[in-house]
Amino acid sequence: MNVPAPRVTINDVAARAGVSKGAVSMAFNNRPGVSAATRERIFEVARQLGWTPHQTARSLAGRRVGIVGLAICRPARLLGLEPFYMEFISGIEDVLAGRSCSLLLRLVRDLDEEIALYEEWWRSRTIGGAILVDFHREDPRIAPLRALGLPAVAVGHPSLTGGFPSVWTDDATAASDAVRYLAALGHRRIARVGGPAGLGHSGIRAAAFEATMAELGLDGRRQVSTGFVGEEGARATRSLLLGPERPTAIVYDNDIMAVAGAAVAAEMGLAVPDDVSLLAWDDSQLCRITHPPLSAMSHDVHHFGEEVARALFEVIAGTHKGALQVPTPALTPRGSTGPPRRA
Amino acid sequence: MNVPAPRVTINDVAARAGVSKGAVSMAFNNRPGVSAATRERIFEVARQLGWTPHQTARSLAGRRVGIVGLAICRPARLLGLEPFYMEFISGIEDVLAGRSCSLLLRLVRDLDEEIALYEEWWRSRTIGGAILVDFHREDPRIAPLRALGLPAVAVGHPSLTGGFPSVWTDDATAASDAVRYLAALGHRRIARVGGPAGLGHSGIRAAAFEATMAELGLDGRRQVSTGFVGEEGARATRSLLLGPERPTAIVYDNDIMAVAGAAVAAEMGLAVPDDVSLLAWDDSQLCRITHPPLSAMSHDVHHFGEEVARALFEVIAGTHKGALQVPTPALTPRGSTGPPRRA
DNA sequence: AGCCGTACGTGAACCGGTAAAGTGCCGATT
DNA sequence: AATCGGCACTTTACCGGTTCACGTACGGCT
Repeated sequence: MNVPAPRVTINDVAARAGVSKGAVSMAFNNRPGVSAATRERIFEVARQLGWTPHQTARSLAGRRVGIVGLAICRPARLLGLEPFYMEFISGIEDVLAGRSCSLLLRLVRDLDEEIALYEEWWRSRTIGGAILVDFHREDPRIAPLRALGLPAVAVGHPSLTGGFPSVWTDDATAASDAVRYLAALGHRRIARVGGPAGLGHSGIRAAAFEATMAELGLDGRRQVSTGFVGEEGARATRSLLLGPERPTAIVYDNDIMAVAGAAVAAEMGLAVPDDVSLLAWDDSQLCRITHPPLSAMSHDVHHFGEEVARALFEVIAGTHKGALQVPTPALTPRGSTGPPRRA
Repeated sequence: MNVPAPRVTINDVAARAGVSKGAVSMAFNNRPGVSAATRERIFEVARQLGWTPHQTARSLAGRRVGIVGLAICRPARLLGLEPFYMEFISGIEDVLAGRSCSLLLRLVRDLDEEIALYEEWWRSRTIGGAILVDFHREDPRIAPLRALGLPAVAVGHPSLTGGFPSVWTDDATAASDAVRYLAALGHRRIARVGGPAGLGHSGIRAAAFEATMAELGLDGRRQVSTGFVGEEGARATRSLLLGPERPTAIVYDNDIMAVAGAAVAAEMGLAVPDDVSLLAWDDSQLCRITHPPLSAMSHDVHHFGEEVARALFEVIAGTHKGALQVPTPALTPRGSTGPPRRA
């Protein structure tokens, strides 16, 4: 990409302000070595000339990169992202913007591609750090990315993230809370529509679900794994509702599958929540636009993103403490959960 | 952000391959001046050393930037993006990745912030070009961004984009098609839930809607403007369905509002499509997971994104021809549209 | 007066590449 | 035999900042 315009550089500013470019640099990085008066004059000249430090040159000289990489792995080409990610990204952005950094986003098709991308980004010094999401059990990214020495923050339970500094939310407790809530309403046949079996947080929720069900003396085997896509949520719901001993409540692993589940219930002529209660995860606007609105295990995803970004800066600065927990998703009851019809 | 690892540079590769760094540079930019044998040796050494050209240095020296900026303007903090954008972005990414370029994404709160961001990005040479979306009538971004000289591609009808090279889809024809389709089914009271009044493509659709309705001898004044958010789509639908002379069909400006509209119909006990037909715009997985599934004016948003990215490269190369039209959204009938109950 | 410490700046050496001009060699042309 | 063009590199000058060793002037202390 060619740059057409005549550039104004630090030299122009320095010349016009009657100082050396070193002085301009110091002024713009607010560090000692220039008097307040000179500093002010430099700023004034820069403003007049419309000069902003050249990010690229700055990165090169300062060996720092103001760009953070985020690769999201989506299997299919046309898939689109869950609302979760958009809020998550907007949280990250908020923090990055405050430090004049930017987010480099890429959708990849599989983990190998993701690994290759991070290697490329890091080796070519395109990014200064990365945010790793969607950890799997025995995640194949861990070894190669650690070897790379890429500063990164992992989103996920420390048990999954293979030593990467992590930010996580207590999915086990939340899943348990969800089950207890439904049980307290009188439900005994509770099902769960989860994400892919290998995916870490889905696994954690699945285990917690089963454990809590057992603890309550209930059968915790009504669990289905899906690919997080709406259609699969619909299919899973359909098979659960058509199966023997129909569940009276279903917990979903995200909101889009819950919406799809609500549609399936409607299609089957089942009333929500009388015939079946539905509980979503990752509360987004989707949950509020269905009828009835979906109860959800909601957490502040925006804030989650902010914390992740902050953690990454700490990692880069070498001051991160290991793992950071953000608040556990809390139940937000809306119209889609209630006591079963004849409890 | 500090770089911890000891870096391997072009000099190391050059030394180890027994050539000058100029030769390495030529080899890696595949240009003439090095023999096939030497070239091969250089590649081999680079591979052994795990060297990739330093993007930052390359940008600085070559005065080219491999990063494309995209700012999306969302009013509220927690809003999240429509599915449209995610597909659009994935289309852009596909093309960028093929040229080792990346997308810099930022969510901004208003157009002034967007203008400031682009100025900052361009002046600091963070980006080599930009993609401009969501044009308004008399868009305030046009003048300042043109003055900047920032290479950019606008997404929107040429009448809106103020001379920026643009990629657009024929919303007027599509809106007209939608009306004709519903009218052919027997609908006479057709309403439309559009985006913000000032937004260019909403305006175009609104005008085409009204014109086509008039042409068919129908009343085209049942139009509501919203902010594209689900809740607002729900509110608009409610007011339409509760108003006098209830419409028998509603066209929405995106899919999330249509989903919300479907929920409102359910909430009011209206059957879809018997009591009211619903037609979405921007077909995403959301349209397939409701019950009944939503008919939509669908276009290949992924492909749209690809074309936009390609156009941007042409603009940067100085070879763009002005405006590029991508296929008109086509009606995809599903379960949410049908003849009115007693036509 | 002589010495020192400090605040303010300067100048040059990088950072890791690219690009354009320069060099040496070789076969072909005149 | 002298000239020339072209290839295959090498050399050198940047790109636009940051960093740091090194002046310089000034005030305070003895």
